[in-house]
Amino acid sequence: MKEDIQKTIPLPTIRRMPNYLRVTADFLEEGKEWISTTDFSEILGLKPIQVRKDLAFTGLAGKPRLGFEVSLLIKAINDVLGWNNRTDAILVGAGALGSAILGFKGFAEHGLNIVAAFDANPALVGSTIHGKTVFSLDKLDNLVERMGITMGVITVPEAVGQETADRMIKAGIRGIWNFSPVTLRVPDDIIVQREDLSSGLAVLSVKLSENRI
Amino acid sequence: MKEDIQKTIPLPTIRRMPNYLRVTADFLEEGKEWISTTDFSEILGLKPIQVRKDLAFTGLAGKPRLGFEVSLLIKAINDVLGWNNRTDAILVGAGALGSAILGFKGFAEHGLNIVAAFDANPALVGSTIHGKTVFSLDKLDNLVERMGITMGVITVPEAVGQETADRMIKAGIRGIWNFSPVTLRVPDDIIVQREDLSSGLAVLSVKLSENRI
DNA sequence: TAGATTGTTAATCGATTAACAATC
DNA sequence: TAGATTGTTAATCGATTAACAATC
Repeated sequence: MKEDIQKTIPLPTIRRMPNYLRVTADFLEEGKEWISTTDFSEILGLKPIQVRKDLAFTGLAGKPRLGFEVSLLIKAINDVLGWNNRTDAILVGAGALGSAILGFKGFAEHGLNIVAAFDANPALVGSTIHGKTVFSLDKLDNLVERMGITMGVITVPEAVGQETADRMIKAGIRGIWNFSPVTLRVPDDIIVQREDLSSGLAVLSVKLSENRI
Repeated sequence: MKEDIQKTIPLPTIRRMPNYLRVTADFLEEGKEWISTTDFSEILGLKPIQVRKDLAFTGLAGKPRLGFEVSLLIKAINDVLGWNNRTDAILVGAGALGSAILGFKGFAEHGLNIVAAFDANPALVGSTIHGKTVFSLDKLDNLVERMGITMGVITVPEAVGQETADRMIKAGIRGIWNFSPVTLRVPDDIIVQREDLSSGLAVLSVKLSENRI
């Protein structure tokens, strides 16, 4: 373990990476060759020192006076995030939120390739949402296994969140992007990322009520 | 300022509050009268000490051996979050994500009342999504002002995120729930809460690639 | 009473921020 | 060269965790 000193990236840094990526991609589109900490800090409203600390984790060296080379930085950030490799995924729960996620074009740029959707509702089975076919739930295991899929997106109602996760894991899914408001109980080697809209609303509500007084 | 010692609630604590609320509401439904730190820690996968620290911010006193009184705790958490008061809101961008948000019934329980939706697309104007009418954008200012609405939800594409925020603020909106992947530039007294799906995907991607090796 | 659980005070950990020398 | 910007080392800040006395 001694040589494993290349400290692991802090979670907040990981969360900010997509923002750096987006800004840098905008610079590329505008034909700019260099981007500096100052640029990022102005556009993203962050302290320059924080940007420098974050970008250090890409392993890239900047040039004093110029900053970072746009094309190299894009590559480096994508490498850090693993977004240069395609990850196949399935989605379970083709309701309103599921449909919205199936429709995001941005995910494809981040290497996320949702190959199919599943839903318990027979009325949805067989339909196509944003180009993805909706399958019956009992087709899940076979498809996941056959295609070696490792990531699953859960957009089902709270009541069936856990059983959906169980089913995914049994089929071979290793990482779960959970949009249902449940804390999933999973084995240690399964990664769960929960998106919690209520948390965001809570923060907004508290800040708004603090501010109003 | 000296007497303002009642320390402000840490952001991570605020984010966890809705989880405590949900679990407690489940207990109420099951007819249980008491809920303890141990209960929370098992269901939510948190350390007991963290739960105790968090619940302290409700100002409620627990009873040794029993824990907290379910009905009182629900009330207390809702008070902390300001969810006992109704907040009227509008939503701009009635696309896939906007529709999904209009459809969530959970928000109403959190005091969030989306009264109307707006969209630039004439094809959507006049339609009804989950019971909310979609108006043309030029109706926004008048409606917000007339109804004294303070919260706005932004579910428009990245390119028009900033101008949507500008328009909301000019009309009188004080708090913005921003689902578009832009860092909004707003005056100091405006609260912005950004939901960033890319950040979540980034965390999941990194963890998954670390794990796979 | 015995013991589970609370609440408080102190210790630890990790992220942010500051300071400053190095460099193109 | 002068000065903007990088990268590194140290200081600060805030949240989590630990320890333990208080209590029903």
